[in-house]
Amino acid sequence: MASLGRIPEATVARLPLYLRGLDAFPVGVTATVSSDELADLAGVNAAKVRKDLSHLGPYGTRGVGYDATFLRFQISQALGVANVWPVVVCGMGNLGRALANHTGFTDRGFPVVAATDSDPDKIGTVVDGVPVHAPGELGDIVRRLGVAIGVISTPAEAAQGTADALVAAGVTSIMSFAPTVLSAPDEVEIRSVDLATELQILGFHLHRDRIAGDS
Amino acid sequence: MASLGRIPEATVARLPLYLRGLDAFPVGVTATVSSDELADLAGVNAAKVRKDLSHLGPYGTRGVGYDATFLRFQISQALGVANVWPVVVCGMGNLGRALANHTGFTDRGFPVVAATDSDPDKIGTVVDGVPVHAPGELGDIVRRLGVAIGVISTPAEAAQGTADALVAAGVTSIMSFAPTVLSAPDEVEIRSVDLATELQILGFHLHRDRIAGDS
DNA sequence: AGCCTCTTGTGAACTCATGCACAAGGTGTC
DNA sequence: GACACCTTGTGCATGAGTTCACAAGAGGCT
Repeated sequence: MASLGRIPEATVARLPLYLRGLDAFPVGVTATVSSDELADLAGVNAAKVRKDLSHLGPYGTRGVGYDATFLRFQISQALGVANVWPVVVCGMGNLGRALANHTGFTDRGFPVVAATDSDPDKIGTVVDGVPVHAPGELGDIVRRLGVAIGVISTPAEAAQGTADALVAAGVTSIMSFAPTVLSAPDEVEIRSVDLATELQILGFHLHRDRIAGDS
Repeated sequence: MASLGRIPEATVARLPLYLRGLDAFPVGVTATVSSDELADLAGVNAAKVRKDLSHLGPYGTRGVGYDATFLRFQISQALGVANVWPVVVCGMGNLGRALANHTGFTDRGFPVVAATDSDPDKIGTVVDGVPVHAPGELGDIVRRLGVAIGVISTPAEAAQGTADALVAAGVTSIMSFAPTVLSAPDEVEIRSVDLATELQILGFHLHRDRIAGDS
């Protein structure tokens, strides 16, 4: 049951939410949390919580619940939160700068150790403690700083080239904000966050509701 | 088949990708696109494209493909892209500023018409053409400017209060970047984008691969 | 000890989504 | 007009994910 490879993808996507929910319980204090409470904290339902956690192991106590501290440890273990994965931000426009400065990254084990940008005025500067390099140095940066994750916040046109450079440097995890499809070898994991797409989905529902409201 | 309420959620989430893929075809020029080509452009497989598009109607021609212009029109129609949905950005930190300045929003029918922030130094200023107001004015802003979508880019602590204010003002669509669970009435659609969570999912796979690599 | 109460862990039904495979139905050529 | 060639639209099988419902077990009370 505790085999990492066997955890369903949908469950993996929720584990961080549970971990965040457990922040409501102070460390060092013994406390139990029921699937019902955790469901509220994570914004899902209790059945899902129990099934998800059962994939990690039988860590609950029937009639009581889960030990908050122990559960936090087990989820952290499964997610590999103890590891620190250095991040490089490619493209220091408005969004890139916001990401580089985002404290939520470093706090959770994803320090932004470097950035790249094609603007000569930015290259060589240090923005919020993050040194900005030329795109051509990407391979060198990755190797030297042990970068594990690449964030693409370039314009759409430059995104594929940046992805290729990251892959060539050995990066196998990419988070992209560019509104375009990226191609990469199968072993490279790409998570694409397209803000305009998200808004269009919201727009669809607004549109549908407006139609339904007419008659 | 063309009933909007009957389009599966998974399909709705892909329609914006198809629309984006169709940008590869210039307007005014008659061109046909096959499900295979569109699949490449959108980063999915051809079977999915055909099934998705079949939910809109039989707009393709067997043996030929889809007329690019007509298809773009039909998808736009289904998504309600012709509508303009004004957006208010709540929280003008690094991320909020980046979002307010994001051209991809206005270009696609989501103009950022106003922002709010609790910092007195920011209230009353205009950032990138977007006027910044006090959070208390949110209700007034929504009514006066016809805001349809609220973007929450406040710190986690302020997120629920902001969501409540948006809902009270009649906003039924929210995109949140705050790392917390938001509660709202069922009729309010909330899309939550948690960047740290996304990174943790990437981290899980890195972690798993590292373990698998050992022995 | 026996009983009652509580909550987990899980089998099973169900819904939703994906992918295959091919008939249906167009176009173009000879 | 007949035939060969394409590509759509879809029935069906498979798989993933969700939800229900309840037995199994743990703790506490009398």
